Amino acid sequence: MKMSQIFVQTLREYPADAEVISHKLLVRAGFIKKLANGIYNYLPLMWRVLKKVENIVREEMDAAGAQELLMPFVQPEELWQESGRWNVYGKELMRLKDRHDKSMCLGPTHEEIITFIAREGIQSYKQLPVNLYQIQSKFRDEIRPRFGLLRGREFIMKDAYSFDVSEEALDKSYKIMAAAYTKIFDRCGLETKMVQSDSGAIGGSVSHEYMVLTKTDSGENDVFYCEKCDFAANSNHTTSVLPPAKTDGGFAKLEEVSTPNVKTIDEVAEFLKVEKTVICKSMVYVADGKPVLVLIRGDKNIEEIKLLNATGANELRIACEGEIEDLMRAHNFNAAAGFIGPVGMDKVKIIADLTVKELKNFVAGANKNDMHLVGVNLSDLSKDVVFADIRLACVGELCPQCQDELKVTRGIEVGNIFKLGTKYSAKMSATFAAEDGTEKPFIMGCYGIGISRTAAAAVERYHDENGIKWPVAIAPYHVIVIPVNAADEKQMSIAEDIYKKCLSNGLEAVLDDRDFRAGVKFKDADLIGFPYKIVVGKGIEKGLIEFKNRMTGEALEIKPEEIFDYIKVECV
RNA sequence: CGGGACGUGGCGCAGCUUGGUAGCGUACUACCUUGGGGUGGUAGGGGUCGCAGGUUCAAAUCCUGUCGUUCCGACCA
Repeated sequence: MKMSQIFVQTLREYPADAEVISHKLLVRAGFIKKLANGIYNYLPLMWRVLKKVENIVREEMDAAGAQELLMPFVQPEELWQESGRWNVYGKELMRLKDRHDKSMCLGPTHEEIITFIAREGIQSYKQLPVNLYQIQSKFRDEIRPRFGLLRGREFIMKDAYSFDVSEEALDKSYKIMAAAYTKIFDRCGLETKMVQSDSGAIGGSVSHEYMVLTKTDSGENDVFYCEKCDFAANSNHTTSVLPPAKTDGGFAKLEEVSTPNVKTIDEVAEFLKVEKTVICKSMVYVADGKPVLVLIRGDKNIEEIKLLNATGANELRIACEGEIEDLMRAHNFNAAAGFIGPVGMDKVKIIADLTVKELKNFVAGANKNDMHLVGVNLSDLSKDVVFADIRLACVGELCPQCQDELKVTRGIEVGNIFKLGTKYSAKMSATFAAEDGTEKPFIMGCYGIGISRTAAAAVERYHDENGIKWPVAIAPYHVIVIPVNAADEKQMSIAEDIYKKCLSNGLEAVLDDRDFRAGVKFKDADLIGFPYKIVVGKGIEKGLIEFKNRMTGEALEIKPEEIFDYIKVECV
């Protein structure tokens, strides 16, 4: 392809509305163009990248024995009623009506549809196992889309679904997918970590996420890992072991103390001269519309996903001021946030983190403004407390497997695998005849890869101040040939010659034939991120051209016929 | 959901306080110049100033509403 003919416009400046580097660079280098909030056009360069990621995914899925199909993007309400998710999925599910007023939705994921397909198409255990997948646009009406392709509303995803006769067979399918995923991201040139995770709205028992470790602070997830053993988990699923701490407040008896305008844990600890570890932090949440009092040791924080699971609710948020007032009024208390405590709260569900179990003679809000209680014990509460692990792990805590110190890093989730079990097959009556003649629901697994997010994660991971550094396997083109001086006939003709040789050697090459100064062409080449750059300049008088590797920075002067010794491209 | 900020050629912005011919940089077109990291110059084309009302002789500018974009937030960070 000639550079002058590629449909692309690079910008001199970053777009004003972009925050993360992958978003800024993809817009500035002319890969994407926003159409609406969280909805992007994939321009020709981007589409080439996405097709490469797709092809790697497709090849490895096929090699793992999965079969590709394509399901509809618009789905009928009925199936979602069957699975029970129509009323559970919330506003992220984009609902719409057709001309006959029939209720439909845009597919955010396809468990319902694939279960329908299996129900219709699989009658016998002899047809199992089977793994079906598709690569398609998904739509999730995110509360707050941002970060460009990293969290769009419309995005491209590969989703696969396995059907097995038993849990043991599912284990096998799951392991095959795990191995395929490792291979896929390897081939994309991305280092990933497989981590334990929460299974969220998709449901199921076991799940793992594949995280690209960005080596910077970008990425939406915190990943805790252990260098000594193989432990790694998303922060929303990390159970850590706490180092010893003082948990006895030492207050001899239960009494109220005046704490004027002392609200936060830090202020309380400072005012009463106690460790934060002997204060019980009390927060009011609203789970599916009902208030819940949540307790945790003062030096620790709530992990809301864990809390959500502990409540069994679908939706969880922290209470607003008015809701707190209502709750306090119901108990004939008058206290604002900062002075709330568990003593006397008998008309509300109380969920406490496991750290609270250890507390003795501790400090808590008195449910009166400007007052706290000291010397509180759990036996002073008038209502039973539900204990659960709802704590956000943090650095300094210990690995649950080997007690070594946990480390944390930021990661971008590019893939996940779930064991679904019979969650969908049971509800949707998707069964097969087992070997013993009985009807059994399918044992299912599901496996996703964010295609567009993977591409964005690659930019997030590999870039410098001049632009993108695409891994060769997913770069839009492999090599760009730049004649320094477009007016120099010798340079031009040799550049063209090299370009043609690249093409006939199976390389995806671009010739920068534009009548621009060298600097402009170099800047664009770096910005767009061609992995290999061949420069034909004055050196040609001595029979030499320049070769640069964008990823490694390697730069050499070589003879034109030597370039193929340096360009390593997989599956040419 | 709540709060703030911003909507002016493709992109980045000024102008608004104090109402009076719509500007700058970049990108684009043509010509000249230059030719190893976004050359320099001349001449052009492109915007009903998000939209709708209102005030006024006159509105990008003041007022009201609305839509969009964006950041932040929930006694934790």
